[in-house]
Amino acid sequence: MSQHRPGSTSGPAGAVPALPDLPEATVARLPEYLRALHHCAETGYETVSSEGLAAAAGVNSAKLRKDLSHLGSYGTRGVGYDVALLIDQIEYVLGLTQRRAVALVGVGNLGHALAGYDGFASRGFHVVALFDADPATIGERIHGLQVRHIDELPAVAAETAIAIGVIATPAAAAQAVADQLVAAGVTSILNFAPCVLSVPPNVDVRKVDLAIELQILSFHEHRKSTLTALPGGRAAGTSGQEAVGS
Amino acid sequence: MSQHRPGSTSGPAGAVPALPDLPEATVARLPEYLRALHHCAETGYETVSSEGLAAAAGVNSAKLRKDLSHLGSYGTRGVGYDVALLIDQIEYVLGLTQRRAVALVGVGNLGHALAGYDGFASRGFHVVALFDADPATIGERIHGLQVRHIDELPAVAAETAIAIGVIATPAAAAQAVADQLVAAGVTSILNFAPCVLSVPPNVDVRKVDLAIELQILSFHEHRKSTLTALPGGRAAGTSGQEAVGS
DNA sequence: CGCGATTTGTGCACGTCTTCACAAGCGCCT
DNA sequence: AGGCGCTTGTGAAGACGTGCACAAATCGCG
Repeated sequence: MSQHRPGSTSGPAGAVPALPDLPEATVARLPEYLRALHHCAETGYETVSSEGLAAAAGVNSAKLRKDLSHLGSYGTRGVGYDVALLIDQIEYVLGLTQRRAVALVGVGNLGHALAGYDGFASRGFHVVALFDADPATIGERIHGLQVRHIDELPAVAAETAIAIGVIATPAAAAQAVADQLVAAGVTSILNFAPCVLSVPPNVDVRKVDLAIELQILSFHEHRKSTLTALPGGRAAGTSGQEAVGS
Repeated sequence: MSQHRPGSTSGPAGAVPALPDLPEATVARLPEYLRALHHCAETGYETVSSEGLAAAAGVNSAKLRKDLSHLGSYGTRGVGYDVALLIDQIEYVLGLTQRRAVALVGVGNLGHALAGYDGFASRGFHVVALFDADPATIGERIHGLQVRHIDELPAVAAETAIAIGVIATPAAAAQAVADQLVAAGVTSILNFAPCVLSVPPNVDVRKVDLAIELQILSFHEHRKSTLTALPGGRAAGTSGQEAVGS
């Protein structure tokens, strides 16, 4: 609570804001903690216990403590965690202190929605450009942004550093788009197309497939219906819901 | 190839289509295998090796074999897997042989897109009803479906068994909607709202938070930028991209 | 000033998932 | 018919993630 300098996690004197080597599972949960923390802050809390925060984030309190301990000691024994301090710390680790530019490729059904999705802007992401290959959509204005042809991507990337590329095209076009994004220097891609992308080792790809989620639910539904007996069968806990990233 | 009866996985004579106890990680990958298999079938392949299928699905071949072995022995040593047979088998296990009705709540930006998402229909899911609470949207016709008020949910559920409920509302409304879905008998929920839902133990909830995916990418981007040295640093493999469900 | 209530941080054990490596089985060719 | 190459299925080991349980630390109060 006394020293407020962020990033003094692993360095001996905290001089270098060296990022600790976080387990992937922890990274996937940090955004959830962050959301819960913001909720706490809006509700007026100044400190939260691991128990309280864990409940708000839908996880085990021990897991939450272990996750946060990887960032360093930002809690006070007997009191809890300083909400504002922890928000700063997590935002720093996640790299949210700098606003990141997002380019969205494919303004079909899904792309349209993503272009105007409030959740992006409110978390520090800024959609700076929309692209498509269909001439019919070029020039269309969506949520204040004009759709450009995909071939203009290098030009746009040259003047604005694109941190993340979002692919919302049909599967058939996704690989070509990914190649163009990589060529333009993009090293992080969020792929909504139902296909596997081949990218260089230094490029990170995360995939979101809405149909897959439904199929997983379908499996459990199928199981429930075939195992009509034993009502105490294993299922998701009261507040325990499987996160997407796990 | 001789016996085609699906579900003869664990029962002694295959009489009961008892579902094997699949590891959750395996279940999350089956849809991806299914998609790859459909792609193989369309390309004309009759059989695939684990190596080939693994490459198409973006996973390790050993992992794929172990996953499939949980379903039973549907491969032929020295040859590979019969594509059509494996498709049938996975679709059966995932419960995709029966068309499942999906109800979508919240026809805002995202809900609009989901209502018309082709990927749902092509995988055997059928959006049968749209709901919202905003009077301005009631009656609107989206992709051939009329938006009804959320209070009509019980009536709709009474005449059409809803297998899966999709929540695409703002976070503030999500819990109330979830309660209404549960009350209407829905036992599987796909939640796009950025919040934790409390549901009874027999209800499965899967959460998809688009902003979280961006934040995870942001973390890796942040790491890459701070660790500008050591170009051989750990990153995603050439075709190894972190699946969402993992 | 000391004590008890409270909460963090973490060592340890357990379960799950992944990966390697190889035996078993299958088809094809000679 | 026999052998050879190829591929599946699986045992075992290692890596990873989870949860318990408790020591260490801090605050408040008498």
